[in-house]
Amino acid sequence: MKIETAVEALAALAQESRLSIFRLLVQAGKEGIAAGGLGEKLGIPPATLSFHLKALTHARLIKPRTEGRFVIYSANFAEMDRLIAYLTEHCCAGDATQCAPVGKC
Amino acid sequence: MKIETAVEALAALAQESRLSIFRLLVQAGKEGIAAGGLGEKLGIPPATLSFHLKALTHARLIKPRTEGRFVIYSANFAEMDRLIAYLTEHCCAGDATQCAPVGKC
DNA sequence: TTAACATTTCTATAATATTGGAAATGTAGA
DNA sequence: TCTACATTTCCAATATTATAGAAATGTTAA
Repeated sequence: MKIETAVEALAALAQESRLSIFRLLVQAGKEGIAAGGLGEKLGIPPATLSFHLKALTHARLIKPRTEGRFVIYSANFAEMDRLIAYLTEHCCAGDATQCAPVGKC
Repeated sequence: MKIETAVEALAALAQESRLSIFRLLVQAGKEGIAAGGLGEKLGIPPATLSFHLKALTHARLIKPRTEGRFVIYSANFAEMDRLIAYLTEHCCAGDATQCAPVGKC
């Protein structure tokens, strides 16, 4: 993963509404949650929600699929894996033992 | 770790200069690097560097110590550990097997 | 004490992000 | 087709963040 990619993913998660969205989607698993469901759970108005979903989608941390007139979002676990791998590799290296979880996990 | 803390740490790392600073400090280990050394390596002017160091320090990801007229910064591995633990716990849960490194690592 | 140096604070400016109402777009069912 | 509904786009207002020169602060060594 390039540093630019890592920065974008970190920025996507570095906002409370978006981190909450992502956490809900992680809990929901691959079935995901429709945009409206997220908005209702979190009390975020449609336009604002759409703005945040766009940021997370652009960072590849979530992915949308269309089902009828619903847009259902789900977490992209693979990309989150890559981010965590980047952090453990580049931000715990040198004296890796100090920073767990670490290693080949 | 509270979500606010996680957001602050993520925000601190979600900027290329700051992520680069942090990576250098991780490489440097506990000896750390003086502010001036970081500025020189990264080509960041003093005032800008100080601004970023402040953000990282406030997020507890780095810590300064004074040595003569130098301020030497080093990575706070324990806090980075906590952040990674938060991410693996809250952002890989539910279907944990999809997101490695995961589990008790 | 004075000069040199490291770093931070002050300050202003520019750039980017966040918010949400209103309108537009697209889909489903009557 | 018409209406209802889900979501996104458009837009403007507001807030936050990033940048860096210049001045201030603090430290060392002569």
